[in-house]
Amino acid sequence: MKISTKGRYALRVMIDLALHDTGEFIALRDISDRQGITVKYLEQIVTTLNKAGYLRSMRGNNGGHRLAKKPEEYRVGDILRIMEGNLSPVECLIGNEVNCPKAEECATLSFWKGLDKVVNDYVDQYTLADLVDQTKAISAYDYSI
Amino acid sequence: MKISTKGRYALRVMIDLALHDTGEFIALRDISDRQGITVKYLEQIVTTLNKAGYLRSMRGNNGGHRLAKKPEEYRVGDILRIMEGNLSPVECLIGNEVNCPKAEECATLSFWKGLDKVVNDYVDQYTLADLVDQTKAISAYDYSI
DNA sequence: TTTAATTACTAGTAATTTAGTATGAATTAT
DNA sequence: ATAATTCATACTAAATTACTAGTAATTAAA
Repeated sequence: MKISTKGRYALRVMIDLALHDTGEFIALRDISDRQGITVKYLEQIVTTLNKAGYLRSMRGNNGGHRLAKKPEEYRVGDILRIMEGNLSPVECLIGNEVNCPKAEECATLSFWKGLDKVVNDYVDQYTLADLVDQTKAISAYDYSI
Repeated sequence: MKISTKGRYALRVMIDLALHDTGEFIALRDISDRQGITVKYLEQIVTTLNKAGYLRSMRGNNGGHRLAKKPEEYRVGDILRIMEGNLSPVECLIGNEVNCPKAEECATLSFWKGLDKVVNDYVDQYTLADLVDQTKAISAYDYSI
């Protein structure tokens, strides 16, 4: 019942980009220094975020990444679902799809559906802006964390 | 973000034992036939349930297992937590323990705490009796599933 | 036009976890 | 005694996770 490092790190990357947003592109090297995640691993994470349209990226010297939208326009749930594939607690239930031949007879399915719903509803309550505000409140002037 | 087969199967075993409760011990062979889970794998599952005090077990000929309590006395969350270890979405947060040196500075921790809470609150809303009733409602007279 | 810095892409790998299987001992009713 | 069962321990194969490696493409600046 765990969120993987990809999902957790992706949130930290997005928060980092929001906190250090100057309109310029931010290199993975900078994020790596602040977050303690290797550039190589960050590449994988931002590639996924980029393909989802969540980032603007630029190659070459002075290249890097920046948010494609304002922090309040990202739902935390969307970021997590992109990174994790889905947040479903059971394989037989992905999104609103039910993938099980015995679904009609399955007594626990509705229980799992309910769990799936509370999880997704929770993560969709929050936007990136909420996490950014929380970071500012906690760390005051040190946005490295 | 998945519940493992141990957790899922344990619920099915408990439901099965509840549905077929006659006061007698029920052999794993019977549960295996009905649920399509090998006796050997069931052994692992019931051992955990037994050690948690959720089952009464008896060795030897005519031996087997039965529920230690009434179905309404088992919280589904307790069964899942016993089988999964915990239901926490992140390693740094197990139960009410926070295991991270940066916890004080961590902006996402309260977000994960909230997720942990909605998950545990949900699974603790239900008892085994709820799942049993659901099974009866769906399958009418065929309790094999 | 070269150079340095960066992302983009594809593949590989080591560690961990999951989902079982295997073997044999202990126990119990018949 | 025998057959049926749980109990205990160890083993294993497959999948997943969490990275690492190498190289190509792109861009700004010297």
